[in-house]
Amino acid sequence: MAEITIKDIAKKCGVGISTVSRAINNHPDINPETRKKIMEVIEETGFIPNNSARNLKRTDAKCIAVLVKGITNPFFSNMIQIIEEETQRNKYALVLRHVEAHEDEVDVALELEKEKRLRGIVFLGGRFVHSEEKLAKLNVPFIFSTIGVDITDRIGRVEFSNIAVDDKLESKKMTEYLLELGHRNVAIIVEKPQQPVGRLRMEGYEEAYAERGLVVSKDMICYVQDDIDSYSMENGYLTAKKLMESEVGAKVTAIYATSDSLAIGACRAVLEAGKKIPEDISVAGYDGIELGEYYNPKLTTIKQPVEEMAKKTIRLLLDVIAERQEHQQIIFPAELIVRESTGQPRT
Amino acid sequence: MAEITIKDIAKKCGVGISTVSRAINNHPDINPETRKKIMEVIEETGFIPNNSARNLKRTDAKCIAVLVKGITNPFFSNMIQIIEEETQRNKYALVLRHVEAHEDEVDVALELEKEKRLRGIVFLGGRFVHSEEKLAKLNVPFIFSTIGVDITDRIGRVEFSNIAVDDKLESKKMTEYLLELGHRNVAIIVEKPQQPVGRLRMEGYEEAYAERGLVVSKDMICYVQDDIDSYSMENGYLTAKKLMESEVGAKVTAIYATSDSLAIGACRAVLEAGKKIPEDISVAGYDGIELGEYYNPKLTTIKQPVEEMAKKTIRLLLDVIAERQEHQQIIFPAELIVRESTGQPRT
DNA sequence: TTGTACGCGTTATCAT
DNA sequence: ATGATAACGCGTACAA
Repeated sequence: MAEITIKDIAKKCGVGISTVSRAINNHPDINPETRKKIMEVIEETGFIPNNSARNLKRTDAKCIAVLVKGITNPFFSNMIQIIEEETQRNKYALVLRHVEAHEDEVDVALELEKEKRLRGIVFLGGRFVHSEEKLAKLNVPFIFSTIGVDITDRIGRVEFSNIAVDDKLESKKMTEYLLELGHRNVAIIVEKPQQPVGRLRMEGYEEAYAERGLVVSKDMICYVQDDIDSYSMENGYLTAKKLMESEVGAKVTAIYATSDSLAIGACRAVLEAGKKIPEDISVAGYDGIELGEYYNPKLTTIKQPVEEMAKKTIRLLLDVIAERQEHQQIIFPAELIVRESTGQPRT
Repeated sequence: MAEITIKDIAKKCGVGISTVSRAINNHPDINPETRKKIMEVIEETGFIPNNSARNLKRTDAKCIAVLVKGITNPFFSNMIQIIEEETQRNKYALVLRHVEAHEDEVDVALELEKEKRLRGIVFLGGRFVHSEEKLAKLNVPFIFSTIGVDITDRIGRVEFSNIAVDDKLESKKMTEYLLELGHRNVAIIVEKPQQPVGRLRMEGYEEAYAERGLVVSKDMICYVQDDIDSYSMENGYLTAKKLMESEVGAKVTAIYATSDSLAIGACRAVLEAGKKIPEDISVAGYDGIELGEYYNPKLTTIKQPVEEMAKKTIRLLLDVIAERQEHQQIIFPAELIVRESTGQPRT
């Protein structure tokens, strides 16, 4: 199976190799006629340049990579779409890679950086638990985007950028809303505190209680299973089901699930227990995914401004690449969206 | 910004280049001590082999590609996961690529085949409207998986494999179920008939009507908008909303949406119109995504056996690559799952 | 067991 | 404007 190469094209056209290369890459100094003829031959031959060889030689490829951890998270679909548009508008090529749960995203980035001659990297999702040492090995600018991050930890850092919402603050906002509706037993469905995102959202919840002089009952803290996807509907269902079946289940008047997917799973468990939403139990989520608008009842949630965040991510990255800007830590405000799934507790 | 290469490692270790190469690739004939020492240096140096250079040379890379069209389709998340596991179990490397809506998946495949020295390709999603001519350019085995395909067209073909459910048959099954419940005005939400998948599901619907001597009213056929994602919740919502607001809206007692996402969007429109599901209007979907189990009400649907299909896809592909089997056209049976969103019409 | 030298397909440099 | 040729980083005969 003889691969057809640029040489074959050159021979067929009776020109030199470099002329063919020029034709392919839209180089300026080439006779339009020669170019046209070469392109015709390429067309009919079905020749396709080998990208590996190109990457090996190329120095100026305007290319950035987006590494996504958690393909199942619908939250990212939207962001990726916008990132693609924005990248294209800026005439950059984009390579999109999904990172498996067991893979280390920085390792993948390191590999990709060499393979594709990247100019910049965006990390979407992931856990943000990388050593400075390892991150230092990346020698192109990179940005962590939409990852829960304790901002106070990172102030003043300039090695990379960070775009996120203040998980703790927003989580507190949601809890305050529920408390002000009159709920006192708000169960929270959350990741184990080892995970930064889960921990931050939990802290916001606790702070809201504390500031009102209320105390969080240990019973109200429901950790998701860590043997399956932490933010899946299934996990929300299983966790809420356990809660509903427990003794404290009867006391609960509201459930705050720390992601919309979890919330939807939780709703199923609540309904199965014969309770109404929000009359018997209020359910709130976090993220603001599209599904929340369509679910029945419509989900009360914290909506992250994904469009703006995605746009800002790319713009900032390209600016840093072009040395038009320094790295930054940017916090976007999220919005509490009250819909149908929450209400006052029964009196 | 000097890239560190295999040469540097060789120099640092005082050995030849090929020795380093042998160490990296776990070659048998190399002194374990030399190997160990080299690996240590690699470790501390942070050297990472350049994949482009490797791909250029390698001939035996056991690697297959999966091209996915329609990243937003949650239907694929599940399949991809299983494909990853199954591929890994067989010691193959996997490259996963998302194909943009405007890209031609076969073109992408052609490019990737050269770049990565692929041994086989899986197409997930996409529209199956490729010329034989173009497909012939691919010179490794490939499989179209879970794409609506008119099987009668393809019997006897041996150039590639095909794994799918019989869209027409399954769609007919769903329609029959609704008709037998007593519904006579079943609205269908479907893609324009130019799209194979939409056309087939539509044909099944029509056939079910015809076989019972019933006639499909033109009013009952609701085409989705083609300026936004055909299978999105939003499109289901907008299309159903138009239906509910039209004159015929009052006659409809059931809506059959040709995907679960569309169905969920449709539910929202029905609820907004002040109707109950399924008491006033039944709503059915197609695909069997996880969300359907969690939605409220739980969605009646046609469930495709994604796990089995994904497994079979990889096994067949690897068998064909190893010349253990010929290409095949395999049709999997889907299952009608009756849940809460459908019931008898009001009398 | 180890090292040398060549080639993979392309682009960049330098002549012409 | 065009062509020859040297890289790019790695794998692998082949020789040692």
